[in-house]
Amino acid sequence: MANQENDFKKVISHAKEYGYVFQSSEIYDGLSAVYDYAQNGAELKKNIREYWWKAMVQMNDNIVGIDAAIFMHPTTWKASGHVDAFNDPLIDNKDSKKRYRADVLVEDHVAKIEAKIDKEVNKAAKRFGAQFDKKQFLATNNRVLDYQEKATSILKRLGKSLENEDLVDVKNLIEELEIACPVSGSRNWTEVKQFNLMFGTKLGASADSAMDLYLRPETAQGIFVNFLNVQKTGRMKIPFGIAQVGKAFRNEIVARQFIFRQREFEQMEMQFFIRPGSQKEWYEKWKENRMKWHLSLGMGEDNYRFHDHEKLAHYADAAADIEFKFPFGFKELEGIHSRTNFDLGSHEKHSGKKLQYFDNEINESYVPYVVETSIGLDRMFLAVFSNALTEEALDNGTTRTVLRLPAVLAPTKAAILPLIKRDGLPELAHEIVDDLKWDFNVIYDEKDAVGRRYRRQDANGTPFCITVDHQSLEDNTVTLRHRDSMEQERVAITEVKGIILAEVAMKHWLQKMK
RNA sequence: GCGGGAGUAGCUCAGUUGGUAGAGCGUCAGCCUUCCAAGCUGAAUGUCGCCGGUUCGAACCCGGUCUCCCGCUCCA
Repeated sequence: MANQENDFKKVISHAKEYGYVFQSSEIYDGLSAVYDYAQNGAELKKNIREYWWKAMVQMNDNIVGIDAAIFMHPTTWKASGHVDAFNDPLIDNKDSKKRYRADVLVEDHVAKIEAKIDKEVNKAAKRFGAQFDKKQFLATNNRVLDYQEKATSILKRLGKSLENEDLVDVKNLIEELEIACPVSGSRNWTEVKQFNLMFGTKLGASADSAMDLYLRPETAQGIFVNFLNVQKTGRMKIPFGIAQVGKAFRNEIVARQFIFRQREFEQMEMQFFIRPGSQKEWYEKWKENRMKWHLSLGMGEDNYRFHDHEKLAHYADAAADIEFKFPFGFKELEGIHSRTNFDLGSHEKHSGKKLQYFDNEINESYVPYVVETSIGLDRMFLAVFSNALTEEALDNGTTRTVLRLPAVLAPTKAAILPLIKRDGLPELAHEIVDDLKWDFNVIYDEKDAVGRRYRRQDANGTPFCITVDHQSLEDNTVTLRHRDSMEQERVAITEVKGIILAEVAMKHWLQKMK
């Protein structure tokens, strides 16, 4: 564990030192759980985004991409369930320092009462044997009726208090029921506090005419509300998908682990619309497809695993995560959810507009079912970056720090280095730079011994170094050095572009998905 | 939010009983002209996280605050 912690610290400081990730507003002591992508980080992130977009949109003729606004009509979040689900009343036990959802505490208490009813039923069933009529027993037994009334009245009161946001009454309820903390056993509670995971803001300049808005807590709803628009204007036929990359915002109580959980983050997701009943099949297909995408980057099969959800969110009938082995353990990187017709159905209800599709093949209109793939771009960034950072022991007893980024994602594809900075070598090197920069991000470096420059590029993840020496002036060849193997080859300057292209082209990497 | 640890140069970290800040690496300029870091010369860089208090004097003691890492909880 200590080792893991250490590795993670190295990842964070390397990310800063080499211009990948800075803390937001650092000169003002930073802002909690908000980060900026720096000159190299922005390139890496852009490349990941593009690699995803190509795989999902460009390569699938039945998937199109959109870019919906971050602001959405407030009713969207009622329909999506976020107004309810992202509103947690929390309470702390002062002795155990544990935090609970107040409503869950009460519900657990009710569950205990219900367990007592079951006990009575079992006892009676034993006593009466075959003649036992459960229905009648439940309806007539005084003790059972007592329990039942108690349970329903508690739940009723809880529901009412939550609806009215009467948190004082929720606290009172917990005290009246004498609910104790499962850990400390004490009833020493704090006040109930409301935590809203959605960021609120205002639309409209003057306070009295302003409208309460939320920054979207997920990007998916921008797709659902546009479902019909896209289907009609794009002449899409089911099954089809809508993809999107964009920012989402969550006011996490605890946001931590560097860029793993931020308050502002970027999602890459695709909603796939299908015929009801086919969700199992598509769910499995997308699980497999998304895993292939990850594996195509060659970051090690052992670093991925599926995690099937036991407890499902309010919108899903099946859900799995693709987990990645981060420096702090296996954690969720991507989610694949079978969202049923929950979202479209709910938007139908709240908007009063039909969100249906007429299926020619079966001559029927229906609200499509949805299978979603949703990956955190920042998490993918962290996965790629942390996995790439290695300290390599060399034969000569030294170590080198090398960022083994998949070449397709590397911010800089090649560094052009004159062996020495005179005799016309810099001039030729600049010529090569000027030629290659039409196709790739390349940089020029003439400072320090060439070996040191190689190491500098290794630490930055640059897959190729091109060295110009005196022989280059005579025969127009250069030394091409590979980052991972440190091997060198002598190639004609005219061949360089093709060699680099072969190793960094998205096409070649995406073809590994098959 | 609670508990634990931490914050000194770009990075990693020293800093004695309180006396006014250092190293290594990195960066920059120059020398050397070398195909795998650590050759030579020189230079820049710090409100010691921030605010307040104690003191003749605070990086160090006290209070507050911000931020980061770890655990509890949730998620992409």
